[in-house]
Amino acid sequence: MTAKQKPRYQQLKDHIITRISSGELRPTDRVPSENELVASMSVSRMTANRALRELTDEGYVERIAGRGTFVSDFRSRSHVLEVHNIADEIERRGGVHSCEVVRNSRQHARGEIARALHVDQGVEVFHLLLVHCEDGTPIQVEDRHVVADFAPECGDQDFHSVTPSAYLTAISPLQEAEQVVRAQQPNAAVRARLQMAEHEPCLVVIRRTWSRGRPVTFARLHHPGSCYELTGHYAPPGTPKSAPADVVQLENLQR
Amino acid sequence: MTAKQKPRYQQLKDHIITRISSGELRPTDRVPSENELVASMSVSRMTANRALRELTDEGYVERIAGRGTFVSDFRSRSHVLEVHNIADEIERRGGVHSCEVVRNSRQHARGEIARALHVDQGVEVFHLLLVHCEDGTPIQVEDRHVVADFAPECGDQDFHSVTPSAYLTAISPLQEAEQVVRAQQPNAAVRARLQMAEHEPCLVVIRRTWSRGRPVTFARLHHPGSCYELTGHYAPPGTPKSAPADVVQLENLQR
DNA sequence: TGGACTAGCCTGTATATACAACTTGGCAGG
DNA sequence: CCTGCCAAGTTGTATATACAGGCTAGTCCA
Repeated sequence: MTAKQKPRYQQLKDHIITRISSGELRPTDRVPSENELVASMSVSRMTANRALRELTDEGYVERIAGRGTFVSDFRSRSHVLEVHNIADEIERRGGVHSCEVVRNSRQHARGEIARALHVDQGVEVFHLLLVHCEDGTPIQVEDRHVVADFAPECGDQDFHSVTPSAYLTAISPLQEAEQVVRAQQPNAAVRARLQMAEHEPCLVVIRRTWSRGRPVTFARLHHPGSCYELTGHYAPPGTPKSAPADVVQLENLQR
Repeated sequence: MTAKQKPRYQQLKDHIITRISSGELRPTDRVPSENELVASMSVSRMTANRALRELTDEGYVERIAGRGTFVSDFRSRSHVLEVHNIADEIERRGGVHSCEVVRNSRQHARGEIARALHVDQGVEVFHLLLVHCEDGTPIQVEDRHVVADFAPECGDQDFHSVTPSAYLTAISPLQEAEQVVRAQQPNAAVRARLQMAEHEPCLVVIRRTWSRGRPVTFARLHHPGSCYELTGHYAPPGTPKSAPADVVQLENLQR
């Protein structure tokens, strides 16, 4: 059965997405203008306009009247993906971020790590272990594995100034993320690093992200339950926010 | 300063959204066709098409070639909003959902509840307290307040078969949601209801939802950390999922 | 030298028109 | 009465055209 021909605006979108995903077009690069697409792809300007407009809505590109169309800096999409950078988060709250690098080593993926990253046993990965602090108080233990192929310079990075999350989104477009959130008792090592009281629970975020169709990194983030929470605000696009940043603060109830 | 005239497709969208939000157009109702909008609103068909197409992308309406355009059943949007119904969730896993209704009473909003729901002290609300079970094991304590105005029949509902979440999305379009996730030690009452071991943490979800621009309900959901987790998969629209439902299962590491 | 202006490109919007594909209901013929 | 077909209405797509408004670079003039 011959697949029905896709509409032309969709072909155009696919074509541009491919060029972005392959790395041929990188963030801030200029995308062909509507008129250039009219000439090179033999479509009408309205069709080119629709393709570029939808790519804008989907976050792939940004358009500036009078200047042109440019590949999005994927870092700015992190909000949509609800994937936050701990350093930005702290800064937004007005705190000071600091960070201790406990480990930054190259090793061979085994077991769970290999499965999570969809690589064979023994493939090289970087293993990072960082403790992030807000105003000197430890707030996150970041235990992260990165496929070495994707970030060969990882071992030379100074993660005190640029977090691994920021580094990774800078060198490769973040396309997909998967996240699991749990409440868990920390083990002794994590509890010590976070200076947590006995029996205080951890909020654990386990996150994998993909770039160019392959898993790039697998991170486990432990936070002290007493001073960290995840927030989210969901609204259909185009809706003016009813209550921006109006997060509920609560007493203990249900006694 | 006179606000710049909005583009006509946006005026059209606003007009239709208003009719939906006000309740004049209800889910499954037919929205005027493109040609009807051409006649009644004095726009070209392409402009009407753009307005309806964008409303489709934003989830307000659904379109069927040959039949027409219809107001979305907002229940189908709950996935996008990442707001899950515990009963559906359990059923999807193949489990059996049951539920004990501990309380369903009408009372006056005070303090935290009044603030969260943006109503004055003393305004009437329903207070629900339910324990949800999967295969007989308690998995969620739902402590929910609902503005009585919005759901006057709330007191008569039998929440054994239809969860409050399902009931509320059925009677009013869910437009906006805010969510906070925490890891917390449960108090004695919650721990008893969830049959949790001592020192086992809770995954707590605090959620407010809006309908027609006003807060409708405020819920605190406690789950045993040992048997409940939140998952999410984020991808830009139009991306084929690299690894659908490929959630990482993990051993304990970091010893 | 420096400032104002303009030509040329870009996006954003709006319209008129056209054809394809789908759905429904009614009608004609068996 | 039933079946098959067609007409009308609907969405989906594509094109050509037009004008408004933003941005930039280069030119011209004082």
